[in-house]
Amino acid sequence: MRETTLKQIAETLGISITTVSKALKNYPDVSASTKKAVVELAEKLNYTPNTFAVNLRTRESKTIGLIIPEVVHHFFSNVINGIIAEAEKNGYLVIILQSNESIELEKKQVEHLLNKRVDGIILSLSNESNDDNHIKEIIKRGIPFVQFDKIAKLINSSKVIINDQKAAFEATEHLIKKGCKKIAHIRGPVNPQNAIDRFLGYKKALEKYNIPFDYNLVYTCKDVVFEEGIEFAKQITQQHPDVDGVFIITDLVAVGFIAYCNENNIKIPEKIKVIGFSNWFMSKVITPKLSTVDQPSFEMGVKSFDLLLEEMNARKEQKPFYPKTIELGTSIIERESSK
Amino acid sequence: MRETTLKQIAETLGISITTVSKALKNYPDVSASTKKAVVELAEKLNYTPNTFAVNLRTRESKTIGLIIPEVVHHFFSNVINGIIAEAEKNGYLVIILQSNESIELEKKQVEHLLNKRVDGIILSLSNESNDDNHIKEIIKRGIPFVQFDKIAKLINSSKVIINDQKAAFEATEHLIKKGCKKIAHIRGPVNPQNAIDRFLGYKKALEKYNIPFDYNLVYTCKDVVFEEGIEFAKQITQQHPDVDGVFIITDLVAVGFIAYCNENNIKIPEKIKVIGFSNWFMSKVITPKLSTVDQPSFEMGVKSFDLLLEEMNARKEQKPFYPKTIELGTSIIERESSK
DNA sequence: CTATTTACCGAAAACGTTTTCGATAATTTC
DNA sequence: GAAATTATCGAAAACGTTTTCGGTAAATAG
Repeated sequence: MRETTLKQIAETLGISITTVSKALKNYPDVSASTKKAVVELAEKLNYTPNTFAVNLRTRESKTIGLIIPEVVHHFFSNVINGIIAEAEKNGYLVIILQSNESIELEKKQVEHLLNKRVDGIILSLSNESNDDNHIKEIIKRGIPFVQFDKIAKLINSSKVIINDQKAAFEATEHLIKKGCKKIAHIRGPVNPQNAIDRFLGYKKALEKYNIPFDYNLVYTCKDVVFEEGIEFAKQITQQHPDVDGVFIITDLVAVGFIAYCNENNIKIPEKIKVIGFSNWFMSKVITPKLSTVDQPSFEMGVKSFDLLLEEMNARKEQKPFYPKTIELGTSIIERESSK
Repeated sequence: MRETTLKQIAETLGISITTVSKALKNYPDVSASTKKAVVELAEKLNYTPNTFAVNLRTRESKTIGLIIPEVVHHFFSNVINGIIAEAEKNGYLVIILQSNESIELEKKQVEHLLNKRVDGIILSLSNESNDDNHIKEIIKRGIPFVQFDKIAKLINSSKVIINDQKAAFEATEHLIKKGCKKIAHIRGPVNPQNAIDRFLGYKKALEKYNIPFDYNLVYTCKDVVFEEGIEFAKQITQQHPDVDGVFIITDLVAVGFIAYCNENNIKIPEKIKVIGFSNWFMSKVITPKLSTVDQPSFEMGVKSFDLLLEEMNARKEQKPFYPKTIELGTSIIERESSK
């Protein structure tokens, strides 16, 4: 028992496949009576067009690909949410792939999606990524493409980002205004643009307020995980007992930092003030509640899809498309850890 | 500039499309020399088969659909992770859709996937689901189908679950063994099977240890969110100040419960012991650390896909397939909140 | 040297849809 | 009543692949 096809409907009605197809798509050159007959029979037989055939014929699948470093990540799952919601609203489905923060896997996933012939690709770079060739391949093949969050700056594609440098500046400034005199920074890995930018923002804030910058106060994460927060908290408090403020690349690590301090009776915010980044859900449930930088993750997903859609539509209509960059706003959320 | 096709290769090589296709698929009836020529040219022209055409011809897309209530959920994102990983290992891609805990949307998403003609569907029911018709439709159409976590018990499909009743029994027993005499339960919504089972496990544990069951000590979540934890903590501590233990449907709500107690100076575990469910990441970063029931979420994803794959393969080979149910083990994780 | 096997190749159908371009019949216009 | 217009339909090509089934030429067997 196969699925119903146009042919079956045509044969039982004694008309041509062409007419059936046209009737269902409401072409003007089909009489009202046959239209009615076709639609009714289609309804009765539960006809739905064979997507595979439609894809082949129309050269599009109404499916896009999304590559992110990790699904299990509060920020990314929020972005996914935004992308899926917006995609669905516009009749698109989303295939999700992970790079697991590995450049090799990321390349493989891009290859996957190109072979699959998705209508467009949205991507956030892995921390390892320091090579552009797979990205260039997407552009070369003319596949609509949007980057978000962790981007390759030099690639000429649409982008949805926040101003990491500005946000980091404000976070650091926040600590300074709360009275911190010696501020450490736990930064992200060396490659990702946003880790670099946040570091620069931190540095600029120190400069503005005439606080000497000291490289020994900068600690670099490798995997950006909870455990690194614990480890660096230990190092910082032992090596620099006079540090009174820390700006940390992301909340997950900041939560590790706080966990260590809690266990070792180092008072936050009295002894050290802490501010994280990204406003993870857990930030408001730990003790003390973590101050952080709010990043509009859901909206980032929505905007990313919107830009992709614009490009896909332009492509279909053979119109030129000029990549756009959307910069979303951030805001400091003050909680107990920096009071 | 179109993508390379078999036809192009055939024409430049002066051979037939058939031979090119066979050469690339390593058929035995193609000479080594032409095989070599074809493969080399294909390589040079960056040939990849047109998925749309392959799908149409082979009647499969190597794509499966996944419907879950929420992506932004530690448990589900872990399951997604498992499914995507296992799917990819076996050459399948995954389209993800959310039901947002709405039965209407869930039905729509099922419809979506059926129209899209995915090779199989994996689903976890929304909390609202109390109607089977869309599920039955999947079965009726003969699409390979697996349910996990929140399942429709009566549907004859493969399932991957935990023994919620047993796990809840053990969680409650854990509290009893820690000395609790009056134990409240914050349960999930009325429909989902796992909320029912966990409630039954709680009740059974009380019975076994001769603790009278009191309906007034059972509180029912509607949305299963953080805020409900806060609200019920307030109600429980005010209405029943002698309650000394609480078993809570899931960690997210338990964290809310703890947050309220922390703010109102109600000591955990001294005054009230708390145990949650699912071992969310945040459970080990809050203060006090939350005892919980560990649920193998990643593995749940892997097993779900494995069962789906079995069914998809059986279907392709026209062999009969008998749905299986896999029950995964859980374990009590004792942390500070129940010490 | 004929008969049979083996090696290699290709024509053609099929998957199900969309769309172009004629064709016919019915209707209107003058 | 002939000419032009309109309404309605369908043949056929195309999208790119896979696979069946024959066919020819070369190699082997007797």
